[in-house]
Amino acid sequence: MAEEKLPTRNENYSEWYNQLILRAELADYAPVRGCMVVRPYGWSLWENIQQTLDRRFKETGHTNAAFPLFIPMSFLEKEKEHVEGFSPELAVVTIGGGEKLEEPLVVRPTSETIIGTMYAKWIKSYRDLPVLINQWGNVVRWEMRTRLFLRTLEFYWQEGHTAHATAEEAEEETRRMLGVYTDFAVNEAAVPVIPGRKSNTEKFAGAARSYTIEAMMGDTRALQAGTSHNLGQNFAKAFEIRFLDQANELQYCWTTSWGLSTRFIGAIIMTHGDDQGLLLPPRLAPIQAVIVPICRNDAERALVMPVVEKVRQQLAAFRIKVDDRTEVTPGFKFNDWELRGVPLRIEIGPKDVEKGSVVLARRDIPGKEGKRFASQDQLAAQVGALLDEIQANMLERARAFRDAHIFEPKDYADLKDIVQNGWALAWWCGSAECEAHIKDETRATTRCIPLDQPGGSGRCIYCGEPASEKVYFARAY
RNA sequence: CGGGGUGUAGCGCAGUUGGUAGCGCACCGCGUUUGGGACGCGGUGGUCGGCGGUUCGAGUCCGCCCACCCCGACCA
Repeated sequence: MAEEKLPTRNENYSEWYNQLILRAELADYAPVRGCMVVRPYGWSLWENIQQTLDRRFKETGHTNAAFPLFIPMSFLEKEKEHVEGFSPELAVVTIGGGEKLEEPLVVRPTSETIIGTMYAKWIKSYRDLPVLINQWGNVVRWEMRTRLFLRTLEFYWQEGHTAHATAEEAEEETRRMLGVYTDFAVNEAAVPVIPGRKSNTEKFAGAARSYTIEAMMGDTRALQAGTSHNLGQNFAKAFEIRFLDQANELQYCWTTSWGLSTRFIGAIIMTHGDDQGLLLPPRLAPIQAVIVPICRNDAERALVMPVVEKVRQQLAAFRIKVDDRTEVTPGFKFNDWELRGVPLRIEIGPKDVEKGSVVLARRDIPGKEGKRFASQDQLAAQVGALLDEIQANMLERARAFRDAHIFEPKDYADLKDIVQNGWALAWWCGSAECEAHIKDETRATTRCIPLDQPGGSGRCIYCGEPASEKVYFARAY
């Protein structure tokens, strides 16, 4: 294959990230600037993310639907903050079928406006509420600087859009979905995110309140990994989403929207990857275990392959790949599958055939340490237990890394220092001025006001005024 | 949008004062190999990013354009 070694994370973190994606065949650069091709291995990972999220959406009462890719320009202009937030990054279609269009069409950057328009049409009565719809799709935002998965012109995501009769219900929904994202991140992806509220400057354009799950990457930078917005009545008023309540009075709805994108794949890569390559959480990995047969010649092959097949059948409940390539050596395959992040490797050679064993090699523990013999009997149970253990270990390790890089600054000088290589959890007065100063001086932004607050009060880390909440400051992607 | 860089085989690159387009990897064939990134031999593969100019002759010199990557400001 190409160059053998990946750059290490210490040498060049972003180069490590890019090359890892290309070499593991998660994605490739498309012929269009800023766009990516999600390759089958990467898409398969996304499908697993979709499945597990979609199940959670259904369990919380949502259904899927599909809205158009094109949105009339005038729709976006109806909500002031929204259009201000998004207009710099819109792709606009002005010609269709060779004719100049009467009204330009925006390629959706997000679908609040078109979905809001439809909700206005559909919702008449309190009996129609709540409306709980999710959409899986792609959106386009014309970003200046792009990076595979983290920020591409086109990306894939889901966007949930709901409408409610009361402010309380909308807030409850917003928080519920934040909880769904948190649960997904922690329990499926082993990414120990911190759920919290966005500051006013960081919130979604047009939202009353935005919530986020923030993840710490391997270089300690923060990544917004999913968001849930309480839109208040902003969009309902802009799009006339109204209903008659039980007292026969016309009321505006309270709406929410929430989304999680292919960016999350970037979060997985940068949370778990090491200098050997990718490490995928067993619950999401397209391949949970790879079987590598080891045989020197045809005679050994004839001996080993039937056992490989038998083992494969025993493990039918798992996502298994048999690497039966003959043109590369086992050593090559070991490195190859480690690069691709397969959590468990099963080696089967002549010695194993003789002893009725296999070798189980954990991806999360490199080298001999992670290797051990296992009996071919009860292999499914052993593999299941081991995958669970790997999943748990990955979460624990990521959490330990995160916690080791979170500090509570004593003063502003301390904060400046901390955000060079970690997150600072500090009292903040809530003013945009302090936030802006800190950003200018340190490049760190407020990531979130964690739901989990220490209580009490303190003094703003910047201005010293009274503060009632703590916030995370960090440099972010 | 500002700064930097690069365009030559699928990928990474070399190509001297202008003179028949080259190397490594990958790929194909044969043979030996195979429990931590094998090796030998033989092959396939090119509008040198584009357009124009100078010249007997341009990958190389000149001009214009395009694309992509990296670093900043902005963003999921």
